[in-house]
Amino acid sequence: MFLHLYRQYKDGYRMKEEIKEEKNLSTEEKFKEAARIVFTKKGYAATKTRDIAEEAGLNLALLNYYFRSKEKLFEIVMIEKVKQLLSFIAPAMNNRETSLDEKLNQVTNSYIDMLTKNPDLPIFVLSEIRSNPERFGKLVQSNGHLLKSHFVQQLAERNQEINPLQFFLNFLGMMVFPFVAKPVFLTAGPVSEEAFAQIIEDRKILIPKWMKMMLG
Amino acid sequence: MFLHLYRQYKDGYRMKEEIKEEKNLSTEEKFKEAARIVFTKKGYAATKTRDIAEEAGLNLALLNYYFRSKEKLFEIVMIEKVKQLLSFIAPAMNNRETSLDEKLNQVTNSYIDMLTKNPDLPIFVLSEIRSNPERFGKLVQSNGHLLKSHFVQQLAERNQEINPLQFFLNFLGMMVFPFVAKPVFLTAGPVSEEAFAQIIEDRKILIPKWMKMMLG
DNA sequence: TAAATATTAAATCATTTGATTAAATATTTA
DNA sequence: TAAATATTTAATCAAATGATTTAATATTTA
Repeated sequence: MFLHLYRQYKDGYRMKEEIKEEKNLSTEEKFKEAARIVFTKKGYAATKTRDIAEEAGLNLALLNYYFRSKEKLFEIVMIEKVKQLLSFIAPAMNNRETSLDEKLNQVTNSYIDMLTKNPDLPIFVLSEIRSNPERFGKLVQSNGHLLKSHFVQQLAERNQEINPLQFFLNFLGMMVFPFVAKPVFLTAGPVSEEAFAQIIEDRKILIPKWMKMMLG
Repeated sequence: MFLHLYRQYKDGYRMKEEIKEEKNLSTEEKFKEAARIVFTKKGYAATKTRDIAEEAGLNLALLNYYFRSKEKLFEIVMIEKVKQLLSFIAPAMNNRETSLDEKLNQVTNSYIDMLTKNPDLPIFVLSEIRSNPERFGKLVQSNGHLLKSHFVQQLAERNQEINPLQFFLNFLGMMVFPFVAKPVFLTAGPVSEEAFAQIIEDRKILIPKWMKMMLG
């Protein structure tokens, strides 16, 4: 039972896995990828393990054989997703080689690119945290270091009056909010998928401009 | 069966209901209020009808007797919530008596007040729409009229260069995003409930200021 | 090739959950 | 007060769903 758990200790297995990954994906990774897709789209509660197995093209028994439970698999995916959403920015924000303006340009560009590839990511993470905050006490690393980043130092030098948290809320909100609100605009509003894509593309230039305006 | 459905046609009932509402709430309203609370906090899929009945202090059989199904009750609540989130702004935006700056001040104040009283509202509506967009084709009224509001006319007069949709995304995002991101800041970040409340309070003044800066 | 491991298929379990029913009791109405 | 209506209680249903088991088959490893 749970033979796959030994793989990390047995050379033969590891080799096999590496070979597999060159061609297609390992079974474990197939499940994870399927879980990312289904969990992200429907949320934890609305996701059926059978959906994940089907999406993976594998069998339900094997999912439990590999991950023990829906909950365990979910946590694996969730840790990844939280990291992707929150930790993505930190390195650029702490780059001591770039100016404040350069940071704004770079972060906006790369973060919006990431969100364009993962449009459901923010609403997924945020709504799962809301519907079950306890679970994330352990999962989520303290994010306070952003408020001590090189970026914040530069911000203080540029304009003493600005509360860094307020600035972050604006900066993140400008990037993230359109993706969170996207379903509303597409369902209820007069905005097409293409128009939305253009709006987002334009914001790569506009957001840094606006943020600089707010710096006074 | 479903005797309560006749109430709208029978005078005796209507009278009884009015009397009840003076004292406490009608049974139907107790269920709705409980449903608002539980659905908003946990989302549709994670909500059990038994939770709603318990929250209402009433019994499960009666819930189905009144609303037929979980789905029906949910739709009733959801229509309210969507309206609250989206239609709240429209009147102020179409007020022909106020200037652009006055509109920004007023809307920011009243909308943030509403969100403070309903902090889970945005994430609830947005995540439900995402996880089941089909359902909202019928529910959500076309929201395009905001883009033809008096506000947008004034915007065009003030600054031709600004895309109204981009401006709305910023304006709404600045107000809504902090509430959407709140669980993250409280769970992962170094922000207390009180600090968050102060941040929000400050934004009532700050957001109009920032929006005006962006007007150039 | 033989042994070890991985995967499938199918049946089954136990629990949860939305929904229903029937009978008893409480409350309101006329 | 008698009839109509509302609510509770408790049992039950049927379907969905997470999880497990077992036996058969496929694949990999040594």
